[in-house]
Amino acid sequence: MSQYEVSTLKKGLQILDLLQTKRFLTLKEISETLQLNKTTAFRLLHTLEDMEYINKFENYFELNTKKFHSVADHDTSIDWTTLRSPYLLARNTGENVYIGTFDGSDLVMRQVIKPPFDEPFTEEIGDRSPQHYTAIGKVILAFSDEDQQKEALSLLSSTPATDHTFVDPELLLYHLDVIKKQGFALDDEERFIGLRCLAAPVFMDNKVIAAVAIDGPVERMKRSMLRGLTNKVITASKDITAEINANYQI
Amino acid sequence: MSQYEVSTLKKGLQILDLLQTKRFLTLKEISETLQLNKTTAFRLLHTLEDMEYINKFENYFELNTKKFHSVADHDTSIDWTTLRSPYLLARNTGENVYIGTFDGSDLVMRQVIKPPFDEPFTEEIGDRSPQHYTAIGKVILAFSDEDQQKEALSLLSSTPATDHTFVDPELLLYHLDVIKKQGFALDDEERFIGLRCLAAPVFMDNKVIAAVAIDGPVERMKRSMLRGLTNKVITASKDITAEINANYQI
DNA sequence: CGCCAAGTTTCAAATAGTGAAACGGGAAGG
DNA sequence: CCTTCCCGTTTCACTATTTGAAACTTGGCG
Repeated sequence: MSQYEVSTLKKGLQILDLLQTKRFLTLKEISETLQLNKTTAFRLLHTLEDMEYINKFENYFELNTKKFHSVADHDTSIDWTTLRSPYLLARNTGENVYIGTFDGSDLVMRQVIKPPFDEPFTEEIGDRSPQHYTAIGKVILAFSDEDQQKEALSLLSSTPATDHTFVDPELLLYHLDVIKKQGFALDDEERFIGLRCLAAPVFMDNKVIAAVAIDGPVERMKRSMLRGLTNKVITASKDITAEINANYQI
Repeated sequence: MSQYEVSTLKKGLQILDLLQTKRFLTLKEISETLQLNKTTAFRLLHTLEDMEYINKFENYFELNTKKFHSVADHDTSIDWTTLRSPYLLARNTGENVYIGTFDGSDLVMRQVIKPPFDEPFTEEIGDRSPQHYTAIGKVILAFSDEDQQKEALSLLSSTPATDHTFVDPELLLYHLDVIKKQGFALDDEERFIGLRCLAAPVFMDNKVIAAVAIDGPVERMKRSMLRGLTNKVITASKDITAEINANYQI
């Protein structure tokens, strides 16, 4: 401990440091991580909020990005790892969350969230797979324009067939039509036995640009739970769309 | 005063707030501005520095931009208003400081610093004038390649002559040659009667991209002081070049 | 409906923060 | 070159703030 150290200020700054690595945390999580009394943590958070260094929403605390980044720093390249809504989806469902976008003929993971759902799971961000391979890819295709769908079909014949993969273009188009009508895609053990995946589209300027998905083992994602989980994924896809359109206007 | 407020943390955050508007300040300036005891300010600054929210250099304190901006946030568009060296030049000389760059046929002010030399003087940033009109423009031209010099000369005949302005292309070229040899440009009451201006070039990748200048009334910038001031401007131009090349690598 | 956990409020005790005074160093002026 | 002044740093004693336990409130889950 330095001779001139002000330990109260140091504790406050330690909270700021922590929130620079975790997207948002509860009072309890912060007090436990930093080994602070919960009343102490409560007061420090209250002061950080008053001074606009952090925001409180629901019972979570997050950094105030306006304080930490210039207002003029508007960047149209979306930072998928800092969006709040996917982390909320992960905490609300207890399942892994993914966001993918197309890049050429590939589907690219832009965000992956796994327990404890407070920071990006960077090991899988950037991973690539064929577009039509997963629920994420299919939901983006379902909401894409016809040209993009045709292009995807033309790629189909050149991609090796694998287990549980659509290879019939007519069947794929039919499936995409169903996905578009119902507003989401469900992989019911199609990619991996024992694993379910639910995906919904994310829009910008009325164009689909990404999809958000959760996955989990069939033991947790029982058929009886699918309706509730589907609603949560669709709500999250709308929240993400709103968050992007609020923060990334051109 | 809020019921749960932690006043010690608040004071520390007020220092951070202040340093978000002033490029750097002394202990005395901070304690006076925030009406803190200098010993209190001393301890708070010490803790902010230990926690890497601020840096201390010479007897100044500045925000640690690494803490406040993502490391990945590398932007090749130079933010002239946040460079440290021009503010140091202003404080060391007590004179106004300017940085200008060319934009087409114009000279544009990218940074202007006036008393109390702690934040940009935004009223004049963005101002435009013909390239060859000032010491800044001339020093950039002097270090530019021949194509750019020829283009400037071709513009000369289309610009109305004004007081104290070179209009003879041969004379201008001769003058540019002198500037290049001595490494700086001096306006000795050429733009305005009673005002002197010293400018030196700023480089990136061995190309001149800007010039830094000071100006002041002849009462303060006496002939006998010009050598010392010239050295300070040249040193600053090198410091700015180094700062840019350190922070804005492509 | 009851229980549990997290967040919030209150109060008393303890500790850290505070500020004055003194010291040291550097710069400026005579 | 010496003296003075100012800013930053160090020290010490006092005070005000911080702290944490206990109690209360609220919401969610079984």
